[in-house]
Order: sequence, then structure tokens, then C-alpha cells
Amino acid sequence: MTVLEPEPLRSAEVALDDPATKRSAQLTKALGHPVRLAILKLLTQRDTCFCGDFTDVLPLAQSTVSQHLKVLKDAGIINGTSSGVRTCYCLNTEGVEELNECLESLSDMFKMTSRPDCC
Amino acid sequence: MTVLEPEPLRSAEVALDDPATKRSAQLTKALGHPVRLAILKLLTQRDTCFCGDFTDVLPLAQSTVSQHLKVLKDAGIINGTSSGVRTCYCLNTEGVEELNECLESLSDMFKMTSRPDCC
DNA sequence: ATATTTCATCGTAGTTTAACGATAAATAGT
DNA sequence: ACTATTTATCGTTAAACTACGATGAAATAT
Repeated sequence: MTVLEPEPLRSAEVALDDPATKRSAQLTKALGHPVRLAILKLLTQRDTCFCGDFTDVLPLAQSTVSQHLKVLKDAGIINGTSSGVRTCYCLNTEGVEELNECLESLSDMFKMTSRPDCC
Repeated sequence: MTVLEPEPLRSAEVALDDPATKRSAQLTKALGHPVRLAILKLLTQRDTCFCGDFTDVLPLAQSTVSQHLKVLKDAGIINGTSSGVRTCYCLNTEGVEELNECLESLSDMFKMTSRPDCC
């Protein structure tokens, strides 16, 4: 009978399964496109936008803009509610709070005890 | 002779051309994968890692890990210098500073005068 | 009733990403 | 001189992303 070797600690593998890590990745991924950043910026400036407001301002087809809006909505960062023939978009307060926490926690992670680059 | 209509302001279209917007998108996109977040976390914890340190800990092929490292390196977030047969990876101080500024500026953008979701 | 507007969705095409195994180059060990 | 180890890169595959035009549904206007 063989002696069982202790499993090595695999901290990062755990981090991969961590829901918080997955969520952070989803949120940052949703931010990771210039068009989506522009959409979000516009929403912080005007706080209410119809889909057409974005297409007026972005050099993209309406269907493309709609797709980007869907990405942001699926990530929980914005709301979209149809109001009559139009759809009203705005920031999702809860999602934005979560996003801010995510951004802050990432920022905290990178607060290094200033050391020179080792390589 | 027809009167020239004033061009509508197209602020977000400008934002798309903005290098800062593109850079923010590049940085957040680089963060937007669980494996890359795990790699970065490990680097903040151990401040020096060889490629093998990551592959020991991640449930991925060495070539895949190498690809993720390349993404982070191309984004300027980490350094990689070969030292002998191995390659030493660490955080890129300058890139991390830039990243922190990016994260903070995004966070600032979302600091809303708490209003209820309009839709 | 009909036409127009607004927008989501579908289908499609081209590009990029993410994963793998295989390989090659370079160093270190025997 | 070989052999091991380490790691970047290549080739490949499958999936996801980005963009577009076309279409259809729903509400509004004529």
C-alpha cells in the first residue's frame, strides 16, 4: 500500500473557481471595448438614453449598437426597458455599485509596496 | 443657396477616437479573463514568478498559460525577461500605475449622484 | 387602415480568442 | 557530448466577438 502524497496547494486554481473572480472577469470584459466605454460614458452624462441616441452618436449600424447594449445589460451594468416604441436605457445602480467595488478591489490588489521591477 | 445646418454634436464619436478610451479598453480587456486575473493576483502575492510557477498552479497547458502571459505583457501590465532557461515575470510598475489610474477614472465616471434607476 | 418609426433579433462573414499538442531553441545538468 | 528542463512559438480547432443588412414586431402617426 502506497503512502498518499499530500496534494500541493493550488491557490490560483481555487481563485479560478471563485465566483468573485469570474464576476470580476465578466465585468472587466464588458468594459473592454471602446464602444461600450463610450456608451457608458454617455449614460453617466445623460442618465437616460434611447437606443437611437446612441446610434445618432456612434459610427455604427443600429444592430451593432444594440448588440453592445445587450452585452452591458447581460453583465448587469445597465437597464433597458421598452417604453412605447422605444427602449430606455440607463445605468443599473446595483450593477454599477458592484462594478465600483470590483474596480476598487482590483486597484487595491495592485497597490504595491513600491518596489522596482524585478525583471 | 441653402442655409447650412449646424452639425449635431457627436461627443461619443469623439470618445471613440480618444486614445485614452482605446487604452482603457485595452487594459480592461486584458483583465477580462479569470485566468489572467489569477495570474495577476499571484504576481501581487509573490512578486516574482517563472512561467512554470503559473503552470504548476493553473489547470491549463503550458502553451495556454504562455499565451495569457503574452496578453498581459502586450498590454504593458507585466514584464517578462528570460533569465537562463526560464523567464521571470513580474508586474510592470509603470503599467500598473496606468492601470490604477484607468480603474480610478472609470470609478469616478460611475460615481453617480445617487438617483433611482430610471428604467 | 396604412404607413412610419424604433428597436431586437436573425443570419452571415470575417476576425479574434482560447485551448491544445508538437516542436524548436536555449540553458543547465550529467 | 548528451540529456533534461524550460518556455516561446506554430499549427490547429472550436468558440466567441464584431460588424453588417434584412426582417419582423410593436407602437405611433397619418
